[in-house]
Amino acid sequence: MSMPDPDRTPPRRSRGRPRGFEPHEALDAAVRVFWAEGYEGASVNRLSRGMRMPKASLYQAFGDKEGLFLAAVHHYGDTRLVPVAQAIGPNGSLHDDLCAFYEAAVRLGTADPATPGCLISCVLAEVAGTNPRFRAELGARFTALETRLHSRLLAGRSEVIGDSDPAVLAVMLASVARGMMVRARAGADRDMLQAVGRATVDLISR
Amino acid sequence: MSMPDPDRTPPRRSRGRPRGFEPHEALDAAVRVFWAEGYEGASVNRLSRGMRMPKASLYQAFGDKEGLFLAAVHHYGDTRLVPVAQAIGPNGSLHDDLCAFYEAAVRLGTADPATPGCLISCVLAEVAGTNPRFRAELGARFTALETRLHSRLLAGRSEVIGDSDPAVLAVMLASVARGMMVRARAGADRDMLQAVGRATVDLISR
DNA sequence: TGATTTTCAGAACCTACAGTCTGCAAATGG
DNA sequence: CCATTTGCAGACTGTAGGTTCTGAAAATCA
Repeated sequence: MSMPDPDRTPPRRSRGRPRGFEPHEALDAAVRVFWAEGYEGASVNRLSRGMRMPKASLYQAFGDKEGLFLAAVHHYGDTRLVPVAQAIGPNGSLHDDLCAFYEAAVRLGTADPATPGCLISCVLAEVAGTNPRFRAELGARFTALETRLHSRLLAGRSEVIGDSDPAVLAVMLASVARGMMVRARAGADRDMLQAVGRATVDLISR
Repeated sequence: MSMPDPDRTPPRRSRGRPRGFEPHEALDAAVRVFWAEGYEGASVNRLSRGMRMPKASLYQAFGDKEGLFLAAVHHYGDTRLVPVAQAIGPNGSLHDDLCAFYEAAVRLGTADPATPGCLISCVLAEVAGTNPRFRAELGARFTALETRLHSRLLAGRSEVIGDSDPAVLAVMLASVARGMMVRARAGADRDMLQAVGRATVDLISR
């Protein structure tokens, strides 16, 4: 919980023995381990090793495994998802922005064969089945993307083909993205997924 | 592995003590437990209790937990997915068939709050991250749905709006379905998801 | 230097897990 | 009625899980 902000280095070294791990890289490693192996599949020992962070420090920083996972999800959002969401814009035309969005999403889901798909749609979604905290987190993240897409559609409503409800269209566009992420988990051809993204955009704009 | 066929009752009771569980219901219970709690989240003791099947019989029938999970996935496919796939038809117009497909999918993913989403897209997808057997199973199931949708699009190609590649369109339609299932895992409004299905169909046909 | 603070390494703890074994129960066949 | 077959309940096993603890290590401060 009290993981020091990796961006703001303290002006003067604090007292006590200095830590031997990099907070930012540690969280990033946790993201990769959870992403590849799932929540239950990733043991704390495995995480501790991957993060190069002693178990004692890990528990002091995050409380428990659940806290670590939630922190990893946030880090994943900040480092992986924010760029994808930013592609939505508005940056250029609606068509171009949505293409950029899908392109970024597909790249994310197929970048590393060790971490296929999306941490949110594939891993968080599974454990959301019974854990209410995880389910709330999942719902919030899903709603946030849909809201963002909805705003973008409203901003470019003149470029939308047809007369579908923009709110429904937003959920549909988000569903395509998530479906592609899940598809990538089984090892899908990246070019095929990119084509799916373009085809989707072509259906609703231009 | 040697689970007796629940459909073909043996003509004469075999020797030995008769089993005290219903094979069909046992597998169905396993489906629900895995569906709700995930693969790692469902312990064998929990499964044994839910299935009303002694652990010894369970191991004799399925070998190990992995075998039980795969059997549950197959049972889920036979009992839950086959009807959804059959809705694709061809039964009526392309538009109506696809609407029926999404309607059945959404009903499946939102029928029971204890088992939100889809066993394949939410649970099998997670464990497919590291387990090659599970990943192969996931890939096969995904490809099967896409192939079926592709065939349906080819059969009704005159009803398709636009000039998208039917193969790409098929993957896109499947992605929407999977994305909606994952969305349902966070507890989505059923009517909203139904609207998403209709909107998707309206984009490509009519 | 010594007191203090923080981190670290790894042992220790208890629980829960997947999987096995043993002995009894309940049926059939002769 | 006894042998045989099959299934069952639950104890058992060994391992791995998450979490805590202890004492040493490494830094600062006075």
